[in-house]
Amino acid sequence: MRAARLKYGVAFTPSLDIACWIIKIFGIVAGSDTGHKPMATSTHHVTIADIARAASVSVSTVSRILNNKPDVAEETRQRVQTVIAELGFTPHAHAQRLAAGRSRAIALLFPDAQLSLMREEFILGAAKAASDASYAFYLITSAPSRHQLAALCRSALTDGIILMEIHLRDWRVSYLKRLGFPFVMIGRCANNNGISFIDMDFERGIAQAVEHLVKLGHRKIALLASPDDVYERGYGPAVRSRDGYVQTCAQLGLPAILAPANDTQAELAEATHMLLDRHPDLTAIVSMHGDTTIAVYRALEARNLRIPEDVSVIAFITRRAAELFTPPLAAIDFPAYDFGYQAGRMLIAQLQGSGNVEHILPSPQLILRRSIAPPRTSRPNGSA
Amino acid sequence: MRAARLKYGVAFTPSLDIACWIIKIFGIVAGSDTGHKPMATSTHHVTIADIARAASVSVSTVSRILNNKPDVAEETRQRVQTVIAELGFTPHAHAQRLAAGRSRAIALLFPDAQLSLMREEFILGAAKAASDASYAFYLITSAPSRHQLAALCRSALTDGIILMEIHLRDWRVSYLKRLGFPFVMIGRCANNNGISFIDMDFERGIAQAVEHLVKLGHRKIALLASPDDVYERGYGPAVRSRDGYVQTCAQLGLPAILAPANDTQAELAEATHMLLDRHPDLTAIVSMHGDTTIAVYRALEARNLRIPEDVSVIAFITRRAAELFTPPLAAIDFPAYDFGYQAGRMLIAQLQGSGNVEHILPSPQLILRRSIAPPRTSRPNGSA
DNA sequence: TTGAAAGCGTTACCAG
DNA sequence: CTGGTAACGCTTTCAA
Repeated sequence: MRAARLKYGVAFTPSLDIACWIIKIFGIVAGSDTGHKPMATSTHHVTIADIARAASVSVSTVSRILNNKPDVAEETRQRVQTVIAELGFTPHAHAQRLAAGRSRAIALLFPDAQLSLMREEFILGAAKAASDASYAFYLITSAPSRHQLAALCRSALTDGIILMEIHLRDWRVSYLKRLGFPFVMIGRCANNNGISFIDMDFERGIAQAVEHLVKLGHRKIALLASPDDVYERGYGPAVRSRDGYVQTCAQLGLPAILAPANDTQAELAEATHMLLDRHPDLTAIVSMHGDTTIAVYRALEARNLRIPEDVSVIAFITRRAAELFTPPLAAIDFPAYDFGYQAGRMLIAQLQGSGNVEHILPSPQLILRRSIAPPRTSRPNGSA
Repeated sequence: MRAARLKYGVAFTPSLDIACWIIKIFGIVAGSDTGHKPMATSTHHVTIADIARAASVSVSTVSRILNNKPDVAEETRQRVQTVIAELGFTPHAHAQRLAAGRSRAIALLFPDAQLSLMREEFILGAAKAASDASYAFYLITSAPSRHQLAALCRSALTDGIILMEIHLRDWRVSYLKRLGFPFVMIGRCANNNGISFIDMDFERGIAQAVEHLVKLGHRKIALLASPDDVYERGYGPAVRSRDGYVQTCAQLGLPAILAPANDTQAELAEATHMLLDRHPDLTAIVSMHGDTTIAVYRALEARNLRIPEDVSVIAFITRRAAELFTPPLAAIDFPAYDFGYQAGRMLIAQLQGSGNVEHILPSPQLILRRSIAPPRTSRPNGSA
């Protein structure tokens, strides 16, 4: 039955970055075929004018009712509401937005479509916040060149923007601020005057992690950090966690052992090996990286080092991902969904005119899972 | 400095479903404060009329140029383009959409905001497809009641919809079809006449997995499936993988061992234990579930059964998630990002009038990772 | 090749 | 309390 309709056989499509697929395309001679009638694409959108006519009132009155304005006779309201329900009216989004001058939409600028199991939660959180407030939610994944950002603002597609992957000095931030276009950040700049944000407190998070490890008896604790160019660019999380680490080590009289790596499994594995070559007496690793930290597990396994008996590991990561690790990965918890939600909520509050600027910096939560333990006293150079 | 600006101290907010946070809110007296000038919210949107005036042509001409219509003198086009560049014009999205009658936007209806590490990839894929075609991308996470779906269609917010989590008989599908509103599916119904979809071939996927395990020597292979109510509702993936499994077992003369469980760690763990209680001679488990399959790992670990030496495990899962498992989880690969991308691409093609209906059912790919191996011949009741 | 003008479906102001 | 009517910024005939 289905086979009979095969029009042209087997085509080849280079799939994105994964395997190649066999694609069967079933052609349908337009309008012919079994099944449902050609279907007159339900063409006439029921408009406010239709309602007005049917209810024998003016369009202004209908509009007032739709917008819950006070000055309408209760009796009229009833009658019109009935008609609306009967005819099944929904305002035309674009007409409404054009006339009203507001979109009732927010957008999340998602830097790149690179998968991470982590930042995806930002999306769902922000989308939920939008839907809770009856706002539409745009996800924008194209690279935001200066020109495109300008176009986005001018297009009036959205009333406000959520920015993420913030750098200490971020051109997008300066630009939007100068323009007076509403936005909030997931992350923060060096100077956040007048801008709402929610951010992970990387300094304190790292400090807490290191302090906890020290309490367990560790003295040689390394940070899997970022390459120099990331610091030079002033990427907030990188700079702040490095600073927090260096400072905590200084305070506690520990050596600061930094290993640079980009957020890929290959680089993390290499960095881990280098770390262990240079510091065979290492007993703990703190990772700035999220689910990529699996590469650390693999590297340790390759060297026959056990987690946590030989080396403890802790990272910034979401709950969902941390629990897939074996042993489960201890974490400075990254509640990304909540971050997204709060960002959305703040932005909408701002759009609705609550003049308050919010700076949300939740205190980091350590989640102790089985990847950390006291160091083995029996190891060479182990802690006292 | 920052401390000096603290207005009201420490507030309490019940965060979504995670811990409670300390939220510091810095109030700002509106308009005062250091930093940037009050900023005259760049109020006047540069319109097509402005361009027309500046270039001494009519708005129609400008419009034609913007839409790349052929009938414009090259000299005029140049001049107007220059003015556009100088004045920094971007069309007002809503005005354009209202007048043109098309949104150049697609929407993904994402059933619920429940996290899964898996279906998130659909989002990014679809968003990428949209952005590649210069379409805007809406993510809609609110539950789509019949009423809301109708409203969405009527609102003209979007030109088309991507549906997911499809049931064999799906009211949303019938509704949209009847309405003639453009849509595509990630998943498929029992009858897909005239509707484009991309779907995982669950039957074949399961068949391949079982066949492979049999080739390795397994004879007792269980399927971690879904509870009865899921089948009763006709949830496609559940029904199809069960059918594929039962049929393959029948063909190969194997016993069909089904264990029902919803997609939660608790239920999967329980199901696994029950399975092993009843079938101590089990040597392999196929899981319909994605990253939740970690619960199977934990249950096996709790019983001191090793993967893959004692029990092999394979599941439908994305690459990214599978590799976080230890040992890495063998999979019927679920290229969710690609699915999302293809769905977006198909929908846009459909909107742009390529009359073709596409049915994409990629042949499933087995990815052999370390969670499967031949059964131990030494186990009691092991295969011959 | 160009311009004038009529919508697109709302909102919002201003009279009555 | 209600009804005209002018925007909102763009597209699209229809004439010139």
